[in-house]
Amino acid sequence: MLKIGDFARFTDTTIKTLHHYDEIGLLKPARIDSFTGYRYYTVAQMERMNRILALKDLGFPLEQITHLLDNNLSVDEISGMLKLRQAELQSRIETEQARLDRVAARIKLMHQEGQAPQHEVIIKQVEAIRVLSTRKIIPNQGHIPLFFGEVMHLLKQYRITSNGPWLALYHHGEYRTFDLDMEVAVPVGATVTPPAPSTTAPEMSIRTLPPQTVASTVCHMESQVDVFETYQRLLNWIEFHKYRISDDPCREVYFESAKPGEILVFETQLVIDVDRSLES
Amino acid sequence: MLKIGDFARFTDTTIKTLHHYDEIGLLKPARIDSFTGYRYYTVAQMERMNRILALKDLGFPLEQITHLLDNNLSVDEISGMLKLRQAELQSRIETEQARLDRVAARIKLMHQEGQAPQHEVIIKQVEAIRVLSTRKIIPNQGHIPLFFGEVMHLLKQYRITSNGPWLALYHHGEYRTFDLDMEVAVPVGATVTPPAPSTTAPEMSIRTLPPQTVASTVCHMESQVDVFETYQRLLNWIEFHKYRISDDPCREVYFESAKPGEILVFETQLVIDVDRSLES
DNA sequence: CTTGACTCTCCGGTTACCGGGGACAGTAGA
DNA sequence: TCTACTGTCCCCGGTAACCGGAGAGTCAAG
Repeated sequence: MLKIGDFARFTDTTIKTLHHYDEIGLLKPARIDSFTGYRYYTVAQMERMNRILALKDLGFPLEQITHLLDNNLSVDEISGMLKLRQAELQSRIETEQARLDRVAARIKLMHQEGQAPQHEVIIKQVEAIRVLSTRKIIPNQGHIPLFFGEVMHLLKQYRITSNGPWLALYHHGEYRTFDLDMEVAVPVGATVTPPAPSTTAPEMSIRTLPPQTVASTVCHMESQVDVFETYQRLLNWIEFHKYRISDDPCREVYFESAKPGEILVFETQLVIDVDRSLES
Repeated sequence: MLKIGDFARFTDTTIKTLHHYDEIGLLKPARIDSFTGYRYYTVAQMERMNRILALKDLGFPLEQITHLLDNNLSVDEISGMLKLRQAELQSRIETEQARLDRVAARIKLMHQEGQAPQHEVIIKQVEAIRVLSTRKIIPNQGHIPLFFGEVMHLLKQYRITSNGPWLALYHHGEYRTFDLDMEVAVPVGATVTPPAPSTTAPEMSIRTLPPQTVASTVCHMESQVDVFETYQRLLNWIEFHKYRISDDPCREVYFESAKPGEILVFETQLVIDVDRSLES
């Protein structure tokens, strides 16, 4: 009979660990003195302990180890668990490697720009949004506010209230300053129906923007120049991180759109091609 | 002003997360209604949130993110933290990769043996031990009990009590059954001194066994054959796992040595060369 | 008998949140 | 205006595998 301290020394663990294993029923002492509560282990228990340590070393959670040891499993079952573990470890390594790559990319990018990025780019999922939208080609950027104004006027007329920040989608492939193929989209509730077509107002229809994975960055609108720069940096970032841009239109989300003329912050979203797994 | 739910939606997180960040002071709402307790955020806070998400994505703990964002650091400091993060990730990947290799080795080994290993091999550290020891060459394995008997007798004579399980160290390089260069070592307390040399008893001296890294396995002594097999499996395991055996003598630890003639369980330890880093 | 070393239980903490309960708050339709 | 329904609040407990410490009781040696 070994006292807990000796048992811990011989198996190269700690008393705390043995307490813990006792508590969760993974390794109960051979005998517990009912008066003093002292735990006593036999040398034979070292075998079980070693098994526990070996499995723990492979990264199995204690609960699974308990299961593994207590119901003596067939070779196939054990083999299956090991292969599962293998796959899990593999995927963990991959995500960590990807993380490491991102860190490296950031270091390089910071080195190149000579400063910390002031506008973070983040990858995120955007949900599907039911919108009332209209699309047309406008000659240049100066017409953007006018386009918004038209839509706003129309909505006011029909007493339609938006459900969230307005969006703009640009259907032309790359950044340009003229002949913009622009869609203005206003999030609305499920009950809203499109206004009747008229000759004086743009024709609007209901559609649901698909959920997507985007690389996004948010910036304050201070000058028009910023917009171009924002796109530049966003594209640069995407290239650095080896993402691929999809064909879907890029999106701009205007926060505080409720107060017209007072757009302060907007978010630029480039849709990311997420199906790289298919061709790698 | 955004309600917490909207802010969460826009930044692709959850209300719980925002609660948490508020609590730890990482991102406090711009305003909290003092009557209702409702949290209100500004769109401008999305920038900070994005920064948080970006750093989190690199694996920084929230505490460090708080530090990073609140004390605006120099480029060098940030660069330093990133490189540290890089190193940390690198080492984590390496340990996980090693773990993966161990899992793979175990799968292969199990496949080869056609069954789960019944005696686990584990790598562990053994501490330094102060022992009273004597060493001699004995003709064959049959003399092992006699050797032990001599030592036991001597200790009884001098009323020396051991401090832990007895050890045997085999100084010849590989497993053999004759001309064993054997050292019997008895752990003793710091106050014990060696008995005076005599012609009838082996000469014993105090020394301290060095702390070491060993591959060990424990088994029940049932037949002599087991011992050889144990060594075989141990060596096989070590080869499979690509460890290297050092020149130090291999060790056997005898548990329950207090009751002579009743050795039930012993542990075989092969010292592992841990300085692979020097030559890799 | 007295040290000093060991061991016990219980409690709290680690990380980054999640889930749920019970109680209000705000909003939209009837 | 009443009534659903949804949104939000706080608090408590849980996650995994323990560690650290407090305060009390035990054991072995001198």
